[in-house]
Amino acid sequence: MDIPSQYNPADVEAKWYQYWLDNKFFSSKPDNRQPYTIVIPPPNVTGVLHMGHMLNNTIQDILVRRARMTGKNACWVPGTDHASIATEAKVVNKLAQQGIKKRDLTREQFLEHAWKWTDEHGGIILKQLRKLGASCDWDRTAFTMDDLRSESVMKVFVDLYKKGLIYRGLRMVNWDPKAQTVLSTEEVIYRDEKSKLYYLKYYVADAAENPVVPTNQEGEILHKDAKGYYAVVATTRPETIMGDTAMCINPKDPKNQWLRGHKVIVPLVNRVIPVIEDRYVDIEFGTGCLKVTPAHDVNDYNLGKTHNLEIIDIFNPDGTLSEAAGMYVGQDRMDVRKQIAIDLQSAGLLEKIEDYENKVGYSERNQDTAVEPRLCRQWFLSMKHFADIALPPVLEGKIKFYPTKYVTTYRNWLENIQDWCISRQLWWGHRIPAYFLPTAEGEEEQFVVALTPEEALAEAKKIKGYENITIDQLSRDEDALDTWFSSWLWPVSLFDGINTPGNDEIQYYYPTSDLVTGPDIIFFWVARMIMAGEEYMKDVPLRNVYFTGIVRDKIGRKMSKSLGNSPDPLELMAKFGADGVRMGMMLSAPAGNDILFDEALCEQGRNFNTKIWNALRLVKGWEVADIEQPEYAKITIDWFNAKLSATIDEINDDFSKYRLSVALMTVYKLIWDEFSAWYLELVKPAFGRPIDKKTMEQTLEFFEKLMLLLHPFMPFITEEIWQVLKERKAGESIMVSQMPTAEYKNESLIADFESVKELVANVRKVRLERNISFKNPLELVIANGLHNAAYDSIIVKICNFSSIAKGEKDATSAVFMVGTTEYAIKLGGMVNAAEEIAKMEAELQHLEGFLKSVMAKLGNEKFVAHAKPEVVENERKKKSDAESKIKTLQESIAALKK
RNA sequence: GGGCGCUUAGCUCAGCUGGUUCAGAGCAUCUGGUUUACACCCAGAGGGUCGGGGGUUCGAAUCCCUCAGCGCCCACCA
Repeated sequence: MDIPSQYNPADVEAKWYQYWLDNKFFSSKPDNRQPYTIVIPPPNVTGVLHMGHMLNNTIQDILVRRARMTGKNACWVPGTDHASIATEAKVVNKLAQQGIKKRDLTREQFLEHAWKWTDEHGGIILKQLRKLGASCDWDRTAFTMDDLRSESVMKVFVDLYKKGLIYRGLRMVNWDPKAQTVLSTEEVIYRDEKSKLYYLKYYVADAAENPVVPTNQEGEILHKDAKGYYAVVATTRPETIMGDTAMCINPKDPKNQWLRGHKVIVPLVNRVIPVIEDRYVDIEFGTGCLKVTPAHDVNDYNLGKTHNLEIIDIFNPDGTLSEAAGMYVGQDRMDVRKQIAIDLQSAGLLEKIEDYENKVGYSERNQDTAVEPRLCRQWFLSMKHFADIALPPVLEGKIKFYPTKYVTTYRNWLENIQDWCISRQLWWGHRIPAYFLPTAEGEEEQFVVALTPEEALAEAKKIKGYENITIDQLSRDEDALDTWFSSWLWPVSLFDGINTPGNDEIQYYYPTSDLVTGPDIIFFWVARMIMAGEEYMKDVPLRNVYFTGIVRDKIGRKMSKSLGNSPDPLELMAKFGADGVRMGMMLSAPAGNDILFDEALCEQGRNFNTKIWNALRLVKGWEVADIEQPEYAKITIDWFNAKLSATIDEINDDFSKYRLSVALMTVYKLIWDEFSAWYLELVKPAFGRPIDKKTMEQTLEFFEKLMLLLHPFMPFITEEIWQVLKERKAGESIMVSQMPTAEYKNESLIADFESVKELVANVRKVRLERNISFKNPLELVIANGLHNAAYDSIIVKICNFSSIAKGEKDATSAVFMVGTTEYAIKLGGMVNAAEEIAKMEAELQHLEGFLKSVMAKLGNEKFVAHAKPEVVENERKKKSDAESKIKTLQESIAALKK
């Protein structure tokens, strides 16, 4: 068989992926096997593959492939998320480029554009995942807005409404002026920002009636100028003064007592507002005077409620000033902030401006527009009930988090949970199934919630006064639901567990096994899936959550388009092969830690491919003959068998703890060091000579097992090699083969072999130091101590010894010790006695120091009394070994000095 | 302000419930090597007072306290 000298990933990877698809190896149907299920964290439907996806999906594929090879019915369900805000924003942008404004379109027209966009760009990311080797069951590909998922969402909304868990309420919510929709508290991210603190003068309106004059300790009158008495308010948002309806002081604040019961004048606006008192105000902050703008700040809103203040909403939905502001109408709030500072200054109403650092909220999806608190009527999901059902499974370990530290994060969130604002003023998404009834101006709104207009009508007729309502009098809510209100059902809805509860698929595949995702969506998604799972399946949606880190560049910066430090995954795969990139991702990806991605790691992955490929070329190049199996081969095979089993145990252990990068490193070392550097070198026939049949067969078997172990990490090259190692039938594949198990335990053999390796390394060192070519045979002398002759055949082969025999070392020998055995290699005139003595004396000195510390330990009565017996015993052995080594060394030194 | 986590070789990280011959790996580095699978390679070597200080213990990288630095999450101080 002809094997190309160069491994070409591009051809091989495309070929085998198609083969797997053709043979439907990714497909899963319920059967008698144990199920293993992963649902993909659905990427944005119009998204493009980035390094985060590469990491996340590589891990999922490793887990799925391994499950498949350990006898489980593995099912990895792919799909995409409609990502309402993100996708709608993309469509709006695209339309804007064509000169079309969203507001000029009807809902239907807009949705037509959105679907067109989705059809054009949708699913690209799933295609890209195939390049990576992802073994998803593509026939199951779902979309959060496809028919089954949409129906599930509607049913859940109606159900939760009926259960009284969804309600409509007027609340202070987070408003994104750019997307012009509300956001949930989780969607707002706060950033430290360098801003200004403006100190504004609020003149007292009724100073004449004021008997209390503000003075300092020296009796000087304060807060007074030509225009009268004034209070100073520190604010970061001077543009909101048009919405001020009170000034607030702390009743216990001595320095502001003089303001009690007075009225002050809002600067520029000239509206008179009362001074109210509330302990909420921090006496230490600023001047202790707070301007209260109930429409535009959560705290102010609460103050407003307590003190019955008027609410003046001065902003339009797009963040410009509204008519209600009375000034700066139509200008953007950020421009107004700059302008009003100038205007206040020139009116003498600005005392000073200080630099200040505060937190400003931004939309998670749109990080250049600050979120505005806004009072609106929205739909909410009340969360207390869900927190109650979602907390126990995680605390009790029914669901395990890797790493475990996220359990605390999860708990803290659930214990302080707020109601979830689920409505969005968007069109791209699941339209809320609520229908408003006609009401007179000023009357409280009336609505019904139902799956269909007909059902809604039936419901509406039950309401007093609406007995004769007709269907066209009902107007459906224009709002859509938060994207996460569909993704939280994902593990259930993918198997249609909402629409057809108890169906075969949901019974078989639910709960899913592992979830692989980033910690950034623990609240958005993970927690809420647990809630929905418990609510609708009365069981957890998943057993294990593997939190990946963030992929950063090699100097630790987040990857971003603007930094240009994010490599294109497709280019990487073209350069290093998908297997190489997968390995590159995994080499530095312990769970939960951020990974510092470096192309050099992909290079290492590619090099590993080449290494394996060359091993294949070597083995397949051997000519097999009917000759006797050499002794060295028998021993080597026995050893590798033991080593292989021991390593399989290690790998299994690593997987059970989700230490995937450690497992990969273990396989890597097994293949590169143990198999290539030791096993193959040892069984390799002399140049031009054939190999015996038994050894060849055994070698191919080992090779195959190694490929099986590696397959989850590097699916393509392992398939290619697996197919070449032996004759395979059509339709056979490594990916549906069984993982090898640990069958042969022999720890002493492995330990013996380590001593052999040590001996060999010593010999190689002797050759290197003296510049003696491997071709020159050497004599090995056992000068002192025990030598296990069982391994002589392999030692002779790999060291090129002409003899191994007990004997005396002399002044012409290079001497070294392995354990307590002393070996010598006769070198004739090649030895510098002085150097040898110096080396041995250094060793001797070190040993004596070591012995001293052991003796001190053993001489300590408390140690002997308290330490475990085996520990003490061990120290005694250390002592005797050291003593014996010292004796040997001393003799050697004496002999050399003669 | 509260909580969590991290700090071990040049880099990235292992090191489980404290105890095998002076703390390990991969990469990088250095030395030597190429007719005989592989320079995307082989052989060998060097490199750490386990962030600082204190304590518990016969014994601590490992447990406790404290300080410093870094990171993340949460929180309505304008």
